[in-house]
This record gives sequence, C-alpha cells and structure tokens, in this order.
Amino acid sequence: MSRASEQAYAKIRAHLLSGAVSAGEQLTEDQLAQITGVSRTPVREAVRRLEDELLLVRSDTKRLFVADWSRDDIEEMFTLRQMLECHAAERAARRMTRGQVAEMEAVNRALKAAIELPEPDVARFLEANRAFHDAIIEAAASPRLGQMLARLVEAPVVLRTARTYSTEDLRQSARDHDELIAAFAARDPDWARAVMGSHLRRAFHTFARTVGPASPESSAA
Amino acid sequence: MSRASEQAYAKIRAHLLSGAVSAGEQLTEDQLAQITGVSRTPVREAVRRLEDELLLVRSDTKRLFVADWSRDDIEEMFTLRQMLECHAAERAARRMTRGQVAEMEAVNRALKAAIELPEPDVARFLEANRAFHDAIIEAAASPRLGQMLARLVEAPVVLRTARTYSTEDLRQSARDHDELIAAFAARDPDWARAVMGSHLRRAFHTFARTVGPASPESSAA
DNA sequence: GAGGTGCGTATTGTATACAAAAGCTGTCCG
DNA sequence: CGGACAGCTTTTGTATACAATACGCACCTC
Repeated sequence: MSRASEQAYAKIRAHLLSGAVSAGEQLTEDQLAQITGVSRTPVREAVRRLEDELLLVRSDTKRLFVADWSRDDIEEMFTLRQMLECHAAERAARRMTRGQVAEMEAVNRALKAAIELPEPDVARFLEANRAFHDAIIEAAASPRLGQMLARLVEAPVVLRTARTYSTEDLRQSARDHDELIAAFAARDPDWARAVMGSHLRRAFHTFARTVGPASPESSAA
Repeated sequence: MSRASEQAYAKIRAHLLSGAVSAGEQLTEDQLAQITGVSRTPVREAVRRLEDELLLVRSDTKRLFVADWSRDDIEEMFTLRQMLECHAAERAARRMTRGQVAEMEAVNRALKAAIELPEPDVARFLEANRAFHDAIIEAAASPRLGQMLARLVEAPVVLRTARTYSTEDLRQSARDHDELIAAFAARDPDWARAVMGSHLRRAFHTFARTVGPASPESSAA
C-alpha cells in the first residue's frame, strides 16, 4: 500500500487498539483524517481494510462505528484459525523442503532465546512466533488460505495487550514448535495437524482462563 | 455499497467474467472508469474488492492485471470451500430452528421445480442453490465464516459460464439438499457435515472432469 | 402530550485536479 | 554494440470541492 494510506491504516488501528475509543462509539472519516494527518481519500481506504478485519463496522446507513467483539466472536476466531491452520500444517508437512525446515529451526531457536532471559522478552517472542507461523503458511503454498489466516491472526492483537504470558506458557509453545518441526521433517501430515490442533486449542484455553467461562450458547459449538 | 461503486464492481466483474479480457492482461483505472461510466474514485473501491477476490492482481509496482487462475488455484478453492462449509453445516445443525428448516424445504422445492421442466432452468437452479447454501451459513451464525465463504463462492462464478450441467447432476444436488435438510431436522451435526462433504466433493469432480486431470503436485494435497 | 413533517446540519459518496511514482524510449558515452 | 541516464508519457496516489444522503431538532397538528 501507498504511504498515506498505509500510515492511516496503522494509525487508526493503533488508535483502536490503544483503548482510546470504546466499542460502539461512532467515528467519522473527517475525525480519522485529522488524527492521521492525511485526507479522507486514503482514510477511506484504510477504513475499508479495518471493516474487513471487523475492527470497524458500518450501520445499515453507512455510519461508522467501533466494533465490539463478544466473547463468542473471539472464540469463533480461535476455532476458525485452528481449522485453517491445521489444514495449513498438513499441507506444509507434504511440501516443506529441508531448507525450510532448517529455517524454522532457526526461528524457534530465536524464540527460545527470547524466553530464556532473566525476564522473557514477550515482544521478541511474539515476533518469532509470528515468523514461525508465517513460515508454515508459506510452505502450505495456498494463497487464499494465507489470506484468510492473515486476517484471523492480525485481529486478536487486541488481546495481546491485555494478556500476560507466564514463562511456562512460552516454554510450552516452544516445545510445540519443536514437535511441529519434527512432524515436518518426518513429512507426516497427520502428526503436524494434530500438534497444531493442540497448540492452538491450548492457546484458546489460556485466553479463556483470563476472561471467564463461555456462554452456554457458544459452548455448544 | 453506494450506487456508483456497486455498479462499477458489477460491471467490471461482468467484464472480467465475460472473457472480453484475457488472463494476464493489464488494465488501468482510467479504462475501467470509462467502461463503467463512473470516475476513478468508485472504480478504485471496486478494484479493491476484486483484488480481494483475486480476480485482479497488482504487480509489485501497483500495476493492475487480470488474474489467471491455474487449475491448482481452483482446486484449492474447492478444498477450502469444502472445509469451511462442512464446518458451517455442522454448526447449522446445532442451531437451526424449525422455521429455518421449513424455509430450506421451500427453497429446495423451488430448486427442484427449476429442474423438472421440459428444459431445466439453470439460472433459476443456481439462484435457488445459492439461497440454500446461504441459509446454511446464516444458520451457522458465524460472521467471519460467512465472510470467508462468500468470497470463495463468489469466485467460481467464472466456471459457471463454461460449465454445462446435466439434468442428472442437478437432480443429485437436489437429493443432497434433501438429505442435508433431514440432518438439520434431526439436529445431527456429523450427518450434516458428511453430506455436505460429499455434496461439495462431487461438485469438484464434476468440474474436474471438464478440465482434465490434476497436476501431480496438487493431487498430493 | 404524541406523533409526524420539514428544514438545517452532519456525514458519506463522487468527481476532478494535481502530485508522485513507474515505465518507456531515444541518445550519449564507454 | 551495450548500458546507463534523461526526459517524456502513462499510471497510480492524494487532496479538495461538491453532491447526495442520513440525522436530529424544532415546530406543527391532532
């Protein structure tokens, strides 16, 4: 994306995630143009993207509002991500080259290094974690799958701000990654899928612990 | 969407699917503005949507081209659609009300009526078919799932133009729908998922017959 | 006082002009 | 003869002005 439009996107997104605006609040394109310092044209483009990610929603009459995500929305996203990324892991296991496996090992070493410090560096952990999962999607060689996952993975950033990671949580992630790498090296799609499934499902429950139990409805899904 | 922008989207899309332009061909926003009769502003918005559906692609330097879909791309989309829509069927089976089931029965009656004519009315069949699948997504009550499926289902319209449906194909679809309705009425998620799986997978093979065998690579997936 | 109607204001949608970036071509220099 | 560079053309990106639509409030009627 171009400079102004990209900048508008980043600033609006940061603004939304910072908590400076609350769910359900109305926004106008003019406001956002002022905040971002560009004209409404690139703002409108950025807003489209954010609508697409469901961070913003429009009323039936085109007014713009900050989306409010229910606990069920978030569970839905975890479920979808799990479904898609398990599929990606399976495809990746069939396609991954030795070189790609080596790269993933390197990434996971960096990830572990970020944990094993006097105080874990969560930012670096998340960066490495993201690189790790991106590598899997890359190896899965499915553009649409990648596109869908990109949205789902981008969105939950909201949660990161609120969430605290225990060192043990981080270590368990690193171990999962090791096992995923083993599954890829063995070219075993079923193994890869299974590990990915438990990896992501655990992440969901770690999240769920911090926000309380599911509603009766959603747990039926 | 607004009038001009929506119109631009529809016209450009029709233009692309009509075969008037060939894969890989470059387009400019000005051209499209002329074709659609609106200014570049709404055209750009329409183009964004078409990029998102991967009907248009941009070069690394922002030039706009008609996407060319490989056989593997199409297979990928069928696979993803199957994965997502099986999930939708499962969720729908848990959530569907008696009223919704009744509506689906009505839609499928209309679908059958479109088949059982001296000459099947394929346009009406497709319309009813779409309504049927939309009802499932609606009942699944998962906005993001719906959004993802919308894109996948929109896209293969390309194929419809080329493809010919035998009356027996259409009847088999109607029978699948009947069985799906039965699964929903019985509130049996596993049944619903299984029927949806075979329904869509058969559709893929019907398509595959018309375009020749898969490449060795993709068949491994 | 309840409900509807009309008008001023706020907000989004579109067109157009201009700015920036990318591509192309011909020329000059090695 | 080949490659790099300059300047012109094409194309995309942004700003701004204007048009269309939606909203809210006051007023009017019953």
